Amino acid sequence: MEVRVRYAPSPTGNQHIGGVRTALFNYFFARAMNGKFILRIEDTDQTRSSEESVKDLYDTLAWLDVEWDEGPEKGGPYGPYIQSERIELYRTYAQQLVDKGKAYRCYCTSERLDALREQQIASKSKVQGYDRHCSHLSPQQIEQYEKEKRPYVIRLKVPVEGKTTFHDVLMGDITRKNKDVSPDPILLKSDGYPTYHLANVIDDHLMHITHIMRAQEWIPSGPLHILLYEAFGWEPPMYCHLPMVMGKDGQKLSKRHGSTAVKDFREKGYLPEALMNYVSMVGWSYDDKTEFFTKEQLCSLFSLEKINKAPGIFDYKKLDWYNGMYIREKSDEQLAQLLLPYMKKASFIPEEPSSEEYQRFLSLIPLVKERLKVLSDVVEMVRFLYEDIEVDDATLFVPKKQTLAQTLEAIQAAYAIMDGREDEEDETIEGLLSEKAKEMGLKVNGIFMPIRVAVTGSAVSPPLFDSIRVLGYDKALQRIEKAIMLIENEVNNG
RNA sequence: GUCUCCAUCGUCUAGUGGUUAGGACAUCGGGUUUUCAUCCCGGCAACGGGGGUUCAAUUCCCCCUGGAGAUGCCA
Repeated sequence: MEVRVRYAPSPTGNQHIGGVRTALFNYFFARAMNGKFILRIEDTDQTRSSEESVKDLYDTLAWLDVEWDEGPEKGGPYGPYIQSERIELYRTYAQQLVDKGKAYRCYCTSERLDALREQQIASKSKVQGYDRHCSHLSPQQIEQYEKEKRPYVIRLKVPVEGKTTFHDVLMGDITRKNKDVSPDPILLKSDGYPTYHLANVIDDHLMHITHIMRAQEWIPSGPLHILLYEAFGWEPPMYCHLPMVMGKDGQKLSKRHGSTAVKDFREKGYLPEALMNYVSMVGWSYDDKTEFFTKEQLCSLFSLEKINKAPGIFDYKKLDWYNGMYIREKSDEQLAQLLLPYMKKASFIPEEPSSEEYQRFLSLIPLVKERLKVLSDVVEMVRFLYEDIEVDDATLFVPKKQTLAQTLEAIQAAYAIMDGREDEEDETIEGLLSEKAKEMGLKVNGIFMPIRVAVTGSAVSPPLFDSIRVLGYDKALQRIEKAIMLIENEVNNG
């Protein structure tokens, strides 16, 4: 039988790490099994669903280069794949359950339910949830309510006796006593929309889903879903509950742990292949040594057996490492293209760069490539090449174990050497500078550091002479001159 | 509170009824380097506790502990 899996997010916010991991595992599994990957949008929460969220979903999957075989925009034999377009279907099936005596209309108001819940909590009652009040309404009462056109919801009749078991590929059999299943969950809301449970079960059945791969937070509702399949008289699919992705503190990953929206990672300059690779490694592994996987490899190597059961903590540092590794694998041209948007956004490069501007930019790629963790790092790294630098504290020029006076001498000597040597080889100039340093009884750094700070504005920078060349030799000399004046001033005043 | 699930270095993980328990990130130290980074070398670091089963348990079983999730007209 053909494997059919789905990713079924609800568009109530931006795609986050956890969701994407679920999407990816489903996708990889489908590809590895030569099956179908289906996308379904579960927008049954009218108040929280939004168009932007749907757009973010599409953007995210496109960015990751994950294509669905059936779903919105693309269609398929079991559409529509957007739940808000299937409302009638859910109503019909819900009514079917009522007709079969498996479900019933409940006319309780939210006020009554709230009061009930409050009272249960206050009295520390062992009984949780709905009291099944409307399941034993008399026909007269029902008739009365209907006549009043009282709004109602449809609730599933959960058996009080017995227990329900479902099989999980990873976890094995999971059993829950029916009395512990949240009593009589709502299937159809008073606005006529289905709840997750109803729509999800109906669609998975109608779309011939074979394996439900979703996060472990759904385990508790597994038995409920089985009960629903039984009520309909349908065969439930296979289950595979994926370990959750946690934050540093072991709690469910959320905004307070840092960025969780894929969009944020994308904007900061994480590469899709790095994010995909890393995210795939939390909760799954191939062997004891392989850590780099292309999408294609994941699509062929992925297997359920290698999925871990324990939840995993999302490690931003390891993601950074992956990203740096992937950045360094790019060619200069590729990286330039990836970096360009950040350069433009910082106004370092115009929207329509001239050939010289582009060439100049291209020439600095080697200077930053092995220093970038995320693409956006480039902005601060090359700022000194595109904007005037501000150094107002003379002590910043002074290397460790060196005095201000020595530093002044050093940089003056450096200026003297560099002035007029624009056309000579960098190696030659560097040689002269280090000789000079030794002559003055300084470490080589004692002369290079002041130059570096003068030219780049920072003690940490890309390679010095490469930077000077990209900046322009003259301009570098001017900056050195300016630095000399600043240090002189400080020496005289201090 | 109740129910369910989970448990190897700080983190992600490999692994086995008998191993010096392996790798990676992080971290620490060293080397290369005019800074930073890259790169190379090395160190620290784990089977939660208690009972069983067994000649032998990190591995199998039970209990405890710890953690997580669920208990919504949200998904």
